[in-house]
Amino acid sequence: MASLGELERALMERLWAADGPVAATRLRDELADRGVALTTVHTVLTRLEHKGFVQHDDSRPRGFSARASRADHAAELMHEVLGQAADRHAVLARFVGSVNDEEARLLRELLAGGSTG
Amino acid sequence: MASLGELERALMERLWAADGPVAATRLRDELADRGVALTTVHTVLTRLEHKGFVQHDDSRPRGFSARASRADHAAELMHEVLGQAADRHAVLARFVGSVNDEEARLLRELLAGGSTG
DNA sequence: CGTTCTTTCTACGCCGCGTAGAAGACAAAG
DNA sequence: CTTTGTCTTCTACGCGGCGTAGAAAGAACG
Repeated sequence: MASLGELERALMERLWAADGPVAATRLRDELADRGVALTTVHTVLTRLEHKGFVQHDDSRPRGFSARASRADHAAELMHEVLGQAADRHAVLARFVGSVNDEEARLLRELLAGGSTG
Repeated sequence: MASLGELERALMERLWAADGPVAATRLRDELADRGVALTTVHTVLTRLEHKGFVQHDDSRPRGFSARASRADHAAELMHEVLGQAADRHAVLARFVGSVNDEEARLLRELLAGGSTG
């Protein structure tokens, strides 16, 4: 699993939060607290593209967007972790054993609803 | 989350698979295909201790062991990923939506059994 | 006490990531 | 069409993590 650095993650958060494609300049502005240069944003964006997390359209101020939603990404990560372990059942058991009540309830609902397919 | 390197992971796998504490020499022997030196094993083991994944007893050939089981570790990672996302419900929904039938069945059982406490 | 095994100290190179300047490509304005 | 300002790409550097291990220090055993 390709894990993300600080700035990479910050950019992904912005892209995930955004409605559609976002220009690099806007990302730089949104990360103004970090004081990063526009070229830095571009570099990191390019790296994220190489990693498959980001794509851009060919409009002139390039529109950058996340390939997967934040939820999809997190769910994928969870699957990677799960698949990486030899004993998936044991992992799931531990996982379920440590979710809080609300999450357990939600999981039950989700599992009840989606089981027929 | 402190992610593991190749050798770090290989060592953790051995420690997880082992029944009790393991000596560094044995770990080196088990990783003979890699041809790593004993000192390399020690260095990495020390780093893993600093990260909190490994501990050792004070017997003379030091006995190294994993602090958490493989399953616990994986479950912890899954929780970290889940907690890291703002919208946990969405993540769980995606996650549940993509588990295979067998895993779904297992999850249902686990949730049914452990919900009362 | 000396030999041998174990443990720790110190170090090096590579690569990923944050960082950005310089140069090239392109669009808007005149 | 040229100028000018912006956007994009190319190239590069430093730091820290990780794989790698030699050298030195410490402990056991004869």
